[in-house]
Amino acid sequence: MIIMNKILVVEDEKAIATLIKMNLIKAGYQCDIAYSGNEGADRLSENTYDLCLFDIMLPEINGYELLSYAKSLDIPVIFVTAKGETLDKVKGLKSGADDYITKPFEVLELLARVENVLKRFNKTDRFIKTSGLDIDTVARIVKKDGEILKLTYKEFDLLLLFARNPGTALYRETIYEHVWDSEYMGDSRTVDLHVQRLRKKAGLEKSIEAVYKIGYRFVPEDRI
Amino acid sequence: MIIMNKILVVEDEKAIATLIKMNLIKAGYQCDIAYSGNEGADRLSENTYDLCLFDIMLPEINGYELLSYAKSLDIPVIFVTAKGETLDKVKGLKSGADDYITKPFEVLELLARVENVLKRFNKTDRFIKTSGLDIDTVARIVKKDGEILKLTYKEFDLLLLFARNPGTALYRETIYEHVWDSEYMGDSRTVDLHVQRLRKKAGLEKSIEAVYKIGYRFVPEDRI
DNA sequence: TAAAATGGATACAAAAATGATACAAAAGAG
DNA sequence: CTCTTTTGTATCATTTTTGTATCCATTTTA
Repeated sequence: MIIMNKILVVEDEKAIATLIKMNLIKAGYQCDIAYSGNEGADRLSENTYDLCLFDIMLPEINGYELLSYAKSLDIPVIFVTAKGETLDKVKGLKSGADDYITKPFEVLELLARVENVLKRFNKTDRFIKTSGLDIDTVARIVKKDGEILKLTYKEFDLLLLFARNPGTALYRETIYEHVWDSEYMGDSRTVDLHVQRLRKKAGLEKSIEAVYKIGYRFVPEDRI
Repeated sequence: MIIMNKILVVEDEKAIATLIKMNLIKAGYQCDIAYSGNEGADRLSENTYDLCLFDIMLPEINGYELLSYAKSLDIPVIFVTAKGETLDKVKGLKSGADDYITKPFEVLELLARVENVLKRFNKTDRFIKTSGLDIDTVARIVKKDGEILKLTYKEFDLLLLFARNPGTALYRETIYEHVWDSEYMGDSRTVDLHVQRLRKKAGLEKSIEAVYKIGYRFVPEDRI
């Protein structure tokens, strides 16, 4: 099952947009183009992307506004700026972009940055970094400040479920069915107890919040 | 209440039923299984579903009969057919199914078809932007000016009802039955109180207006 | 314009849900 | 088989949510 990362490029200069798209596709990504801020916002609301590349100077909605929208969806953003726009560059990073690249750019540099940001946001599978934890999903090892945490089987699966669904309100039923792999019988406190244990062991007291009447939601500390 | 899309799977082969359910849950849907046509019909009458997946060859009541029942409830249907049943396939589509998929199938294909049909029937709307609010119906998070609002369970469901029915005068009775999921006993002020609380918390004093003797109407303030 | 009806505001109490703790059962290691 | 670790249940304390009662302001209607 091949999962390609999906990237949205918002850039009003067609030549550059096409150049970027071609190279991204060649490198194995899926890629959509939008030629204006408005179009970009539409795409964002219609699809799920793993990464966005935004020009700052855009017709209608500008790059900064798109940025905050993308961030609200928890999608990393790389700004693509024209050479002179140094002021914008600073502003861009300050305003929360995850990287930037100046036009004209080397294709290889672009790809390297793309790959880097995707990795940082663990949009690639094996390693997940979140809330101060380093999770190796294959080795089933979790590190905090370089120290290995002794998580039990269930605790690890639970953590993984949370890490892979940040920001989502997970129903007790959903949690139970994922981690225990069997049907949920309404009233048990089992899920709650395991959440409490995980919180304590992994120092996630603040990151895993209870959603009253529903279950729990994982909000990574690096992004509150 | 209105949260995740809810899907009913009617399939007598337990292994396949479980496989489908697991993958649907993983993809963020709620999912019930019925192992016979009769059971399927029961579920349909007891619950509200956004989509049905039916095997055609079922014990007791067959897929076609279920189909017409589901259609009478305005629920889209995808048929899951065994490979040989081409005749059935045609018959299935002609008889009004919204899509079909043949066993054995790729999980990704299944999910794509599910998503597609839900979209076609407007059953998906994870993100809603209205009156200066950003609602994430899956995470159950509401933001105003980037700040997360602390809404309770009922408040959130109430907001969702309003957001999905802008401009409509909603009867107290309707509101009660949607949000409380039980019958409305004439005189209570419960709905009013919750509307007041929601107005205050979400700054919707002007957007949610009382409709004398009827209930309330949500009139989004156009901005953003 | 005044009485009646209806919605808004506030306070408070009941109910429900989650956190914490202790302990028992089950599974695994030596 | 015994000891340790993991997992689950029961219980109590705390917090959050929800609903009722009450009083006040506003709108309708006669």
